[in-house]
Amino acid sequence: MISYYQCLNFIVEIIIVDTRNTTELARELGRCLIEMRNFLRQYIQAKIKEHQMDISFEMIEIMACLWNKDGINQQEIADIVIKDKSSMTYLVDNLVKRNMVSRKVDADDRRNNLIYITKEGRLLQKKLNPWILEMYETAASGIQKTKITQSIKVVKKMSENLKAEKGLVIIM
Amino acid sequence: MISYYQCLNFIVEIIIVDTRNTTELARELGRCLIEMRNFLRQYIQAKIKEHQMDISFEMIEIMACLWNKDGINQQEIADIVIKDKSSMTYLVDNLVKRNMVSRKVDADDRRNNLIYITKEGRLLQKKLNPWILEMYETAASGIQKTKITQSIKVVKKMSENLKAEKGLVIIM
DNA sequence: AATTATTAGTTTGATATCATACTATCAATG
DNA sequence: CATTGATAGTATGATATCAAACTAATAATT
Repeated sequence: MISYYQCLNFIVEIIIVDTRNTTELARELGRCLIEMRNFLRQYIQAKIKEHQMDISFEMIEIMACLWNKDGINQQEIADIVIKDKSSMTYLVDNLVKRNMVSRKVDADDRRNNLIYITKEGRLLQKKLNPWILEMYETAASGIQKTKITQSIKVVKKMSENLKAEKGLVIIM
Repeated sequence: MISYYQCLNFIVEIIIVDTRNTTELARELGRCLIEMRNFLRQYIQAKIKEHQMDISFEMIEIMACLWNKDGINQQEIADIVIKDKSSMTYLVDNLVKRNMVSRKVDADDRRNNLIYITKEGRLLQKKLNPWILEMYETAASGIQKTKITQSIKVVKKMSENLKAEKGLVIIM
């Protein structure tokens, strides 16, 4: 049960109104997003440098996909990390060179290159996972879960709005 | 005055709890950010292509800074668009080539290159501004102002958390 | 069964990004 | 006023990004 004061707190917070219009706010949110993304990248890159590891932030993004689900194809990875499939060719090439993953042609659909983590890739996971976790814990510290959830909803809604509009453009 | 039902609505929305932990939510927010950013870029790039204009999204970002405040130096622009200063050399070079801006050495501090919009740059502004506005209006449509404000707060807090941590790393 | 459309991946080329090292200028300190 | 430190910008090289054109394999349609 929520107390009267909690309720009041919520409402007060909601009532404090920004004088800028929605468009300006959307702009600022966009800018904040880039900034945060950069801090995330810098956070990991500092760790990479500190430990003198031969891997890039972008390659780690791909590894993180595979730690979650091994043996997916390049297009699936591209969709998750939101990059072009030709970037995948480039980055997976580099990961193969570093013995972090291996390409295997899918027997069921020979168009697919299934990407599997190697033993060395697993070692990397053991080393990196605590850092990534730590990074997100740092990022999220002192923020209520519900607020993050709300923010995700807002950003997703914006993406959907833009996606829908893009669809229209294609039709026209 | 907020009605009982409005109050209830706020609370209900806040109470719907995501089962994932904060860290996972922070991760998802990060991913959403990239996606939204990509849609913004694609939105503008579609317009550029449609009108066969010789300018990139990145250059437009810089122009948008100058439309807001003309005659700032390259470092100031870099801070606003959150890019390296060497990227500024590259992008401003390209804008100068296209006659959109001009570099002028600051008489008061000869280290500064002050960047001014040219007449052609003003024409571009007239053409592009409605699109950018339209884009953000599209993005923000159907979202309450207060929710965007809240999201900005969340993302800024995360950036601050990461910035503070980075500071520590430098000390150590 | 043949044709067409779709999908996964690669190649290539243009662009953008950033770290690093460098020059030039200004500021601060002794 | 000389030295040291900080700041703005540039040059360079390595990496990453994406669009477009392409090949190969599969799915859908006739």
